[in-house]
Amino acid sequence: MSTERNSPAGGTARDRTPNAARRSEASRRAILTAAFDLVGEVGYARLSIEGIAARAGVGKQTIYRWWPSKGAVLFDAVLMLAQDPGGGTAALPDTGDLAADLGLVLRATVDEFADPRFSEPLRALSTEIAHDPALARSYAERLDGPLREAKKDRLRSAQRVGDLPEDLDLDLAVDLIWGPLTARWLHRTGPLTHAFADALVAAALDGLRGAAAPGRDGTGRRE
Amino acid sequence: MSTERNSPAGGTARDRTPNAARRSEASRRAILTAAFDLVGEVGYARLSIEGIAARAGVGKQTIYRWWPSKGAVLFDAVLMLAQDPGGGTAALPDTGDLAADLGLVLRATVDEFADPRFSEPLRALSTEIAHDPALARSYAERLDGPLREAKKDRLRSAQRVGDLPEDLDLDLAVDLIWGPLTARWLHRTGPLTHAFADALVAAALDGLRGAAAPGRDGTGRRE
Amino acid sequence: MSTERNSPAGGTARDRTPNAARRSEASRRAILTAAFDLVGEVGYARLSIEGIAARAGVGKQTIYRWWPSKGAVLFDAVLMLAQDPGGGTAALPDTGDLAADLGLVLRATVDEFADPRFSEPLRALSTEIAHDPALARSYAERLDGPLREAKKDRLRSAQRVGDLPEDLDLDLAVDLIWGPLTARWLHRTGPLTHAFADALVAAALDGLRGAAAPGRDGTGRRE
Amino acid sequence: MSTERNSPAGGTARDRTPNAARRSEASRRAILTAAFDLVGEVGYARLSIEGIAARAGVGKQTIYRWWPSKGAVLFDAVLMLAQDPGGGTAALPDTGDLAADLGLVLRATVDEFADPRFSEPLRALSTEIAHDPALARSYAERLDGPLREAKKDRLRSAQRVGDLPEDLDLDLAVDLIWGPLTARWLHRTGPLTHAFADALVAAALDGLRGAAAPGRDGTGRRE
DNA sequence: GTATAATCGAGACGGTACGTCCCGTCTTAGT
DNA sequence: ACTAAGACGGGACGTACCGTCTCGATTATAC
Repeated sequence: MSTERNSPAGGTARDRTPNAARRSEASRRAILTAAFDLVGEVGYARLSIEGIAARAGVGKQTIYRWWPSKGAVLFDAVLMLAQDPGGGTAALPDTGDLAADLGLVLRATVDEFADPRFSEPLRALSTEIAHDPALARSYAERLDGPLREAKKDRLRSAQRVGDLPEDLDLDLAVDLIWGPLTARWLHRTGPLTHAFADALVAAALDGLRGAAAPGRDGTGRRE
Repeated sequence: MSTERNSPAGGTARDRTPNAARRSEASRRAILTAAFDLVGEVGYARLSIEGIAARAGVGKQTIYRWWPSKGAVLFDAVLMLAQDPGGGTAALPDTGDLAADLGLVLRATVDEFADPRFSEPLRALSTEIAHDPALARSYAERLDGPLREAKKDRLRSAQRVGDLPEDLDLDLAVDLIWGPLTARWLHRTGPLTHAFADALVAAALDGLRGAAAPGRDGTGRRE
Repeated sequence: MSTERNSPAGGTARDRTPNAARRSEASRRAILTAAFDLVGEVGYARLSIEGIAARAGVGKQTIYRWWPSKGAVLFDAVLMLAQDPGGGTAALPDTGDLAADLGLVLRATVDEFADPRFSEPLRALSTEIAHDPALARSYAERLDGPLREAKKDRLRSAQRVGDLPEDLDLDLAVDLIWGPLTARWLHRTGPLTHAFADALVAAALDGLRGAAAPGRDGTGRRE
Repeated sequence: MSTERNSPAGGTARDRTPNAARRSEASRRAILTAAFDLVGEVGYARLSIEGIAARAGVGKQTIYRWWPSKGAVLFDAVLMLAQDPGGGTAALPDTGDLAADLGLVLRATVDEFADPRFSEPLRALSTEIAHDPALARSYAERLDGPLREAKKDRLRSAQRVGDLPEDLDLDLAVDLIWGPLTARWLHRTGPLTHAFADALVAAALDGLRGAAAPGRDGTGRRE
């Protein structure tokens, strides 16, 4: 876990860094589960270290020993839940139809955002990142990073088949496609629907000058 | 102020609403100024009602009487500062060159985000909105609403001169242009530069399929 | 009312003393009644000027204008209730049998102390007097004073018929008879019963060396 | 300390009682000392938990954890100071001359009441007891109880040598001797002097019918 | 009969203290 | 050694009242 202060294989004698080898895995899981559950029940504002410790049946010090902040605990909690099934991050679908694949992914994201069980912790994590640069770094490395790479992979694949220009700035592209979604989610400036996801993909791919007009086909492709 | 609980001149029978007519304007301004200054100095996490009251030379109850939460105070503080000069929201520049005008505006926004004096309170407000639906409504009505309308006005003007399709979904358009900026600002997923602002405008107008290709000029115009 | 800051007939021009002539009698009675009722309902500790004002349907300033303290209000409230029936203080019974008369009075006092409706306000007033010398003076002049005089009158009558020595210190005598009762009431150091009242009268009159022995008659007289 | 909520070594299942074994003795003493000092400096009315905590260099919760009320703190403070020298309560002097011994004790009490350093806290405690039955119970068990027993011991000694009747109600006797003193102290209904102490002893022992007569000696003994 | 001036109800204000929650540190036992 | 437990000094919460200070709106003399 990147937010944890591990000693890199044991730690030397006069080391204030805790010895990760002796760490209780049961407590770790109990803490993360408790944190994830609690943030869904009472919200991030009312989430407290004491509450997590009590729910997890754990001493407060056990939390303070391994995590630097409430946000870091939540981060690992989200990370645990996100990676529970497989080991690595799944790749985006690649059927050859870029717009369709992106639409599929964005519609799935819209669904996730609609489920409070996932939305609440994620929202909390998102806003915590905005205030905590250290957490933002962890986020960039361990959560957003791999996901963004997967997104870029799909775009590279599109470049290979000529669906996207070769000199496209992929980071800009990812932001153009997913940025509006995140912004609308966090600020609630509009409805988060499948229709929005589809229109967003079309507009991002074809631009405002030529996209999203009714009468044009759903793939957003200009003929 | 939309976050304040005004009684509409008299108040109905069983009304716990304070009498807005007797409200002290001096205290109101002192509180908002103190809140704005403090959030810049100590950050939102360490911003406290007690701190605001002490700085403003005001009793805590005077804050609790007129605002429901710390976020609401900050909201009004930002609103006051935002509207201090003129009365209404300024319109976007309209030189006839849509891409240039948008670039100008986004570059200015990038500059604002780079100034901690404005960035810190705005960031705090942004994340508070994510958790507080009541605040989000105020935001939609009094801060984002007018600004979004100004943005749409500029886009409508572009529609009138044929720069944008007549059937364009303007809310989608606004999100496509400004969403990536906000997302990158909040999540720090990439550098916030003038170059990014320009590339974003180009990509949004022309789409990923047709943007940022060599040989095309920086305005993002297709020939 | 001795605790009120009257201007002695009108008050001169630049006088901050309120003009008692213009005083609202209705408000005064409402305040005293509210104070008396409230102290019985919530106890003296939770009795507040705001509470009295609200219950009496009166502005807070009206209380602060006429009384210097919470205790002073309560004092007048008790005084009002105590003097409601007649105008002056009633004399003690005088049948010629001192012990019997005193026993009657003390038994009545015991009954009063047992009734929370009178006991609570009185207890509050009693303890307030212990801390507030100004209130103690009012108490001495207007409540305890007349009562003590009545008690001394009865003792003087006994002196006249030879039941008590002519050179008896009457203040000491009053304290010896009523002091133990008050002390036991305030400190709850023992049961407050009619039996105690009788035994107290006997012991006070005849002394510990010769009093309160079973087999002697209830009047406490030695044969 | 009787006002503290001890868990008897371990505590039973559903126990919200703090673990007395881990209690900080230093904090306890600092709190009691601060309370005692403050009540002498500012009076009981202005004595606050916050003030005690600040003076003692202690968190407020540490006070709320171990004492249920401001009065309970003061009670323990008085108790600590009262018992500081020896372990148990000192016995009353017993020279064989009851009146002389009682006079000595009462004169000493009069002196204590005259010293604000002791009088103020005691007065506060006394009035607090009048309102708080729980505190009254503690008082009866730990402060008044042992003292009253010592008083009764002296009276029993007098009974043994024939100075007092064998069937005397000792509780009544104690109240008759000390009650007038306490009453006059709390209500300030008369001067608290050595002369009063002596006259009180004489009157209590010999009764109003036979006391304070000229020709009788100051010891209050009847010939 | 009107001025005119004080009191009245109401309640906002700058404050103090309340009793609670939680912070992050530290200590003690137990495994 | 790490753990569960939780006491500790501290900071802030949101509430209740304090006593002071305006506000109109009644009154009740004094012109």
